[in-house]
Amino acid sequence: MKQQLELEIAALVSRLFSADTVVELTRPDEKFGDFATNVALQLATAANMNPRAVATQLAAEIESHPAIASATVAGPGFINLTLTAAALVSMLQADLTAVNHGKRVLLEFSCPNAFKELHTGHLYQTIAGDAIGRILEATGVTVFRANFGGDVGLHVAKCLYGILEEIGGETEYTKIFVIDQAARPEWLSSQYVRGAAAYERDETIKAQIAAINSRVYALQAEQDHDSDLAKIYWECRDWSYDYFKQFYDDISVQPFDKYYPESTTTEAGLAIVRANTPQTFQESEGAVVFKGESVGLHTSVFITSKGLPTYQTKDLGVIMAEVQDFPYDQRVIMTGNDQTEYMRVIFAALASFDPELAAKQLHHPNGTVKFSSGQKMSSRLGNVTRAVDVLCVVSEAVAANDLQTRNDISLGAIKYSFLKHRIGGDIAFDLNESIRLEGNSGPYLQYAHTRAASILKKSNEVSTESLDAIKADERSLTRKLAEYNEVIIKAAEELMPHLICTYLYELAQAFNRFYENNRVIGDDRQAIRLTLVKIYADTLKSGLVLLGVPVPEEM
RNA sequence: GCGCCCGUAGCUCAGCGGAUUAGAGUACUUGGCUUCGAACCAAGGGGUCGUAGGUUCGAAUCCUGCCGGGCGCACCA
Repeated sequence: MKQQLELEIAALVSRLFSADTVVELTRPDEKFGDFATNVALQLATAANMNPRAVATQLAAEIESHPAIASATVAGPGFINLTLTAAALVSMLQADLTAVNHGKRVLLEFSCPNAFKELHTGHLYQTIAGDAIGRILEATGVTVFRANFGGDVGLHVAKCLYGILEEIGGETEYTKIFVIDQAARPEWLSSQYVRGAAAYERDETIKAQIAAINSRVYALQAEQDHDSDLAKIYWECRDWSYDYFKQFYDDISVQPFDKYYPESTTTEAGLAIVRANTPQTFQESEGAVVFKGESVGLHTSVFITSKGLPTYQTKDLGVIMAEVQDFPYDQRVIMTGNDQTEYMRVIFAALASFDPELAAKQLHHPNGTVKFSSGQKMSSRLGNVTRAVDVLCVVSEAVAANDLQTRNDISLGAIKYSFLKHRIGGDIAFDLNESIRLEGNSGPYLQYAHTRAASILKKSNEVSTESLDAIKADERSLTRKLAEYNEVIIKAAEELMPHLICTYLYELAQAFNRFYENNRVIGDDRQAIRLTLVKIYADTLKSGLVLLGVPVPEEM
């Protein structure tokens, strides 16, 4: 409806003023109407005419449109449009899967490193990525969820060093098998912290850890599962992946289609770097680097002087692996915004030998999760707020009779509190205060849904009669409901779940206001109102589902 | 030093391909449950949109300088 009107008004402008313009309808304050446009102002400026006169002439023509109840001129020359009830109601039903039908998007996010614990940053990005995936799917996109994480590299060597120190050497490897399953993630994390601290403290240890790093690459290359170090490595690696999968299940995100451990991407990465040396990459001080200065970036090491691939090379490797597994139209890679320039380097390098593939890459950076004090969390210093801690604290704060509801509410609170912020900026997070159950929160929306569901439970008498007879408060609610499709499409285009949060909150407020002043059951207009309540409950529910927020029937 | 991002109400944030009177939540003050679920609703105070200029009929939104904060810049991921 919106798009159709925009085109028709553009055609009208073309006919009346022989000018080509792109007409954009905005959603003005309700008292002005359902849509507004400032074409008259643009037009008048360009043609040096009186804007109000242009607007008046246009409005008169627009008013004869069958979907338009009134078109009025306001202020300097805005045209405010009010739709007929029938037109408004016609916007309520639509299948959005045609919007991006056939489009294939690879979405890479979450990406935790093996041998380390999940922290709040992972929790945030996983929730955001999950929501984006669901939103894209709602508009017809085929989404492939990829999880790329480090199972080789210096962080692994640091952790292994910590383990060896803890158990007393490689020969003592059997000691790790007695560690209780539930304690494994935390145990690994503490060994990492120990190793990382030792690395910073002592040059000798630094060299030892570097040696372990090389050995891990070697045992990967040789598929060594028998040496003592290999036994420790593979066992702990499995612990990590089990832990990740369990965690994703616990927070109810869609499962990943494929995990790409870094070890499986190094070969392809090295091959592609070598194949494009010296055209794209050059040798420098024993290392293989990409000189980004020519495109305004910095030089970046892809293969170290010791012959080991850096994250850059592994990243090229994963790009190659992914596009082979899932030929895509676009790859969306989510990372922290501190990697923005780094991703530019990767894309610039890729563009120099595969511009077509490079053009399909889209970096979607997110901000850092910070405490209210503004202090950044660093897993390197062991000063983590672990993801599980967040879940626990919120769950404890939720008073609910049964466990399932309590879980739904705390997950809803956490997810919504993250998602309502625009992706890109930092997220302020306070375990005690940031997650609220009132106001603009997940539980508010869940509660709003249960109220509507409760009405519907009392009467199934949903009318099939036309909604065209809506009036006053009913129209207000309908108007808000009619915005849903536009919001989902925009959120999918921009990869911005917060647009849906804002909308759903406004929708719930609109309903709560309606509900406060308008009797549904027992009223003369029961049939028509029940129909609205049904549409409202369905709309709210589908929106929450897109965010990954649970929708309990009762709470 | 170079580059990128960010400064909107006490706090946390929307709005930022210009446009009708800058919005929410929270906190504070007040009113509303014998009536479909009060985790709700209504009302009030609170902002020279960091700052100084520029473009424009019109700027929180676009451009420039400055101030303040964050991040990145060769063998880490």
